[in-house]
Amino acid sequence: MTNQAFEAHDHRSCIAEGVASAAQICTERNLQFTKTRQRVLEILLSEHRAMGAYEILEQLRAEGLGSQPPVAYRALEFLTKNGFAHRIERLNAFIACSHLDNAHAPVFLICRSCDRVVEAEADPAQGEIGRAARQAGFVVERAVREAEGLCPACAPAA
Amino acid sequence: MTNQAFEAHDHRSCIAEGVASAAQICTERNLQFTKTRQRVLEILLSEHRAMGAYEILEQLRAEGLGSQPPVAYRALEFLTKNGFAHRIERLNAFIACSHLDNAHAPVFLICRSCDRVVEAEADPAQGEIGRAARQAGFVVERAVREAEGLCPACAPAA
DNA sequence: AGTGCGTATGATATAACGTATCAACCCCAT
DNA sequence: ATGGGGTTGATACGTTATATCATACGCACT
Ligand SMILES: [Zn+2]
Ligand SMILES: [Zn+2]
Ligand SMILES: [Zn+2]
Ligand SMILES: [Zn+2]
Repeated sequence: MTNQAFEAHDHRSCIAEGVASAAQICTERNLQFTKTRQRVLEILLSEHRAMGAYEILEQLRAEGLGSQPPVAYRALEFLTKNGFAHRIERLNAFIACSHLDNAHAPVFLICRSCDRVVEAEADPAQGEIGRAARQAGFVVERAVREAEGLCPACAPAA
Repeated sequence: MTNQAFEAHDHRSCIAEGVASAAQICTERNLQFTKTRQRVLEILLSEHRAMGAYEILEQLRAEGLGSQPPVAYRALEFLTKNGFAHRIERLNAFIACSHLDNAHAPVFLICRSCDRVVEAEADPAQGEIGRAARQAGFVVERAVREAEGLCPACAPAA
């Protein structure tokens, strides 16, 4: 999957499946999948890239779903807290989760040329952060792992 | 070193040595270690924690070294570009490098309780990001690796 | 029905972070 | 000396994020 992730793909199913999964999970966990929250997830899924909060807010505003920053930030907080979306620290932006099914610790690959972002998974206990934390006696609660560079499509051009 | 990094330590030498190393490196590389740049590095070294650009700017302003955001951002850009300081994406903040001697790919451990930040080192080719990138055919130019959690001093209290 | 509680929204303002731009200045090398 | 590169000063602006207070709604308990 990861090695296909930068490739084009049929995208309608992304949105439909993503929203359906999220809705089901919300039901299971007694979370309120409100209109705004769902719409923000749909926007993230349909753009299929990292989006800034104000970019999302613009769409919401155009649809009459809210016009003030907290509207977007509240929805995004809900989505990220519950694993439906992730925050990309490097970009101050948000992206829909592409592994909604399972609990996971994402790694992001960010192409600086085409701006596409791919989400991979990796055990945080393994790898550099886990090792450094164990050495320091540090308890990791959240790991940010983001690589910036060139995707397979953009690397040859450079 | 890493396992001592959260511990108290004599701190005057941190500042003196850090500035001296940076000055020497600048000489070697024909970089201009101007007053503002040096002072910002000193501030970062003396606070020994991640600081926001505006927090640094406040100090500069108090000392008559500049009062507008670009002053701080320029100095920080110089320091980060040349490896004397690092940007912590998770905090939108900056910290003096604690491994000035060698080229390195830092990993940061950020305590959410006491706000201390420790810099460890690790080969980026190893570990999760490198693996994910190779699988995806992605060329990594910069890797952000930041763990948020509790340091050894704060973990027991929690 | 009435009360209290928790969650979600609405709305305004402000904080925090970061950049664009342009003119002035300084150093120093051709 | 002069011209170009890097540095600085200064103003303005753009972007991202949060604080705060008020309101609405569903739900449980009495
Ligand atoms: Zn898709
Ligand atoms: Zn690309
Ligand atoms: Zn120190
Ligand atoms: Zn701590």
